[in-house]
Amino acid sequence: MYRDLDRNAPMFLQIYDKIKKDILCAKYPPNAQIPTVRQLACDMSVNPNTVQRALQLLEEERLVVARATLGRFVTPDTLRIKELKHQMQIETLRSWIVELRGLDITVDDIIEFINNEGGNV
Amino acid sequence: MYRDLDRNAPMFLQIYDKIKKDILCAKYPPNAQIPTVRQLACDMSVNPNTVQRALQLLEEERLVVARATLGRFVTPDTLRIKELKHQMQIETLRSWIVELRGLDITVDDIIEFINNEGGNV
DNA sequence: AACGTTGTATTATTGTGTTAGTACAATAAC
DNA sequence: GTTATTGTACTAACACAATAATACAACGTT
Repeated sequence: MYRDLDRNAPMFLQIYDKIKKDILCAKYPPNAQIPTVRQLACDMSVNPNTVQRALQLLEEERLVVARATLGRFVTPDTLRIKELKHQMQIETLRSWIVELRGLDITVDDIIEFINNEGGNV
Repeated sequence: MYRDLDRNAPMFLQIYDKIKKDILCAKYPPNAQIPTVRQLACDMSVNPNTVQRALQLLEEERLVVARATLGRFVTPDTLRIKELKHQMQIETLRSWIVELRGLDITVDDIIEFINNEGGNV
């Protein structure tokens, strides 16, 4: 069973999140074909219905388009990808700020941690 | 309805997480009394059963102790609190490293973001 | 024209989170 | 001793995530 960062969120959301990141960071470049529902389900040891649900979210977001019998493809709209990527980065940073305060983590802690354990970033 | 950072995780886990942070960062200091199950449930607009479940996790973790008719209290064990706080900070930072890579966020991005929008940290 | 692969839809079933409501045991306060 | 408040336990009911098993529509390939 595939498990993402947040092991408590519903699987279909974790999968949605994973594929979205793969698109935004060009692991699946614009116009690239995405593995079939059945293939992804197999890779992630998950039911095809669950993958389907995740992919529908990506379609509503206009990040992927489906063509019958051919499969799903990443949108050619590189501008939209760029926008969504930036937006996701901002939201992530914003949530980190909140959590950082709730846990008494300082900027220096972050930098030190990355230098010691984080490898090259 | 109370909602924490991760709006998809089960409520009882979000509540557990919230109270745990409040203890680790001394909003509830050692030996302090924690509001009653019913009070917390009311504050958070949530069922008492849900709060109860969260608090049981904290007891299993030996962060709080329950005394009948008196209520629940934060452990007097400041060392344990310190340890768990450090552990939670490390785990958080570790998860950030992973997410940071999956989203092409650099350390400079973080610092710049904090300076511009984050206020004093 | 037949076939195979794609996405899509449907139904039933299981597990679990959440609420609601009630009840009870323990015990400090009176 | 009585009372009130605490934690705790229990049941029923509902919602939703996830699985399983099909079935169908679309359409490129042959």
